[in-house]
Amino acid sequence: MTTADSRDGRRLTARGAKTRARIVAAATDLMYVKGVGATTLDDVLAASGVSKSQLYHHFDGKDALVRAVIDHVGERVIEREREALGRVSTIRGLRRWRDALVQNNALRHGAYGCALGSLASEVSDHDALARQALSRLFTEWQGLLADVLRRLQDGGTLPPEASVDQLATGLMAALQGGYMLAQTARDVTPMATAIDMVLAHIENLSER
Amino acid sequence: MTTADSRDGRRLTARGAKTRARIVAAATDLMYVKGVGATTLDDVLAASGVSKSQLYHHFDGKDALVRAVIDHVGERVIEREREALGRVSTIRGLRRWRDALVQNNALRHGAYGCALGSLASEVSDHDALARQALSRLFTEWQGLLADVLRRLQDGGTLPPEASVDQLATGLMAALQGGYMLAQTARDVTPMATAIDMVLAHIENLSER
DNA sequence: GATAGATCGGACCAAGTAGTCCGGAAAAAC
DNA sequence: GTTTTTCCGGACTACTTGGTCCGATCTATC
Repeated sequence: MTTADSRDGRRLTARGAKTRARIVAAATDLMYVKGVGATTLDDVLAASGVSKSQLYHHFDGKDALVRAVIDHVGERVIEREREALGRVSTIRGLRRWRDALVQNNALRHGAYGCALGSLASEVSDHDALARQALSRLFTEWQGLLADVLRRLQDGGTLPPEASVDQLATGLMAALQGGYMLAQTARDVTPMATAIDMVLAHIENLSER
Repeated sequence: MTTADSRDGRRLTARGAKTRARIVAAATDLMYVKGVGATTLDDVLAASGVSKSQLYHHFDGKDALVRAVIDHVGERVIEREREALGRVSTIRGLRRWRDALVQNNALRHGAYGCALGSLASEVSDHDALARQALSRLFTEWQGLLADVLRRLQDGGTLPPEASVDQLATGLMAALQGGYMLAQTARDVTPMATAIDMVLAHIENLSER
């Protein structure tokens, strides 16, 4: 899966690549705090200090820009989670992962939710390509969680008959749902509670 | 908490009430399938067969209409859930509740998600009043779930030390997150899996 | 350094959108 | 039955927004 860094067969100079990156960065920030629909192209131009011709030089239109944003935040999130989860193999490690997410979200009183989740709910009934890209990203993220659970299983903490993939799905759902409830209530507590419950469930399975 | 059925001190004839209801009904449907941002006032007018002056006669503007839609779907959802959960006092009953939600969502391949959840993620960073209304609705819904768990507790199924409110929060988060994952993947499975996991957790707590 | 292609700023356009206004019909109030 | 208020259709406006276009400038390559 390669992101369309350069359109068609056109070459891309260092200067052009830099401009393109600035556009995506500005769009990412704006769409995160204002939402995709409320972010206009003029907003993006003003924030990135780039002219309109450049935006259309690098992207086919707003939909294409949104897809580039999805690729960009997807990459960042997966990178961050790979960093955070890559070596976790204990329930304590999962708890620390939880703490980091909760604290990070608490800084903004949960106001903006999960970067991927917000995009997903806003884009999925408008652009099929974007939806599929987000679906793949969720699957990848969930895979990282499943890997952790598998390591727990290999270490004997989690019994072999536990269905790791289903647990990962449940954890992911609780995380995303928690993000959303926190965003609506402007209070991270529900997010923390939801994750804690899944971790408690995993711990229960381990003690049996 | 009373919904603003009539603006200010103006009277509302039966005819006027009917027109108002038609507007809200059309807006509710459109915003559910197209999203709030993508639904224009002209869309609502065309779908309801009402003139623009009437829309502005009954509502201050789009934001006010959105709030009326939130009240409307909130009422419907709470009504439906009160119906579905009001007399549930066993885990089997909870399973049947789960089945109904999953089957209902499967009809549309999960394409539109939860009526309340979709509104929440689209509106919460734009209109504070709407966000608070949604927050209250989620709390009310969660209260219905907590009531069920309390009945489980009273019946001796769930131990007294189980924290019913936190379990209800976790269940709600899993439900909402499941809806979102299902919507993104166009597949209800993750929603079903997520709820099943919470129910399994509740069952585990009961067996200890 | 000449040439071709990439990059650039910004004016411009067409369509869509929220919101306003007014003359008249229906219905309630008395 | 008259008067007051609500209800109604739809034209109209002001503005935003996505998208186009063109002339000029930079940059890689030969």
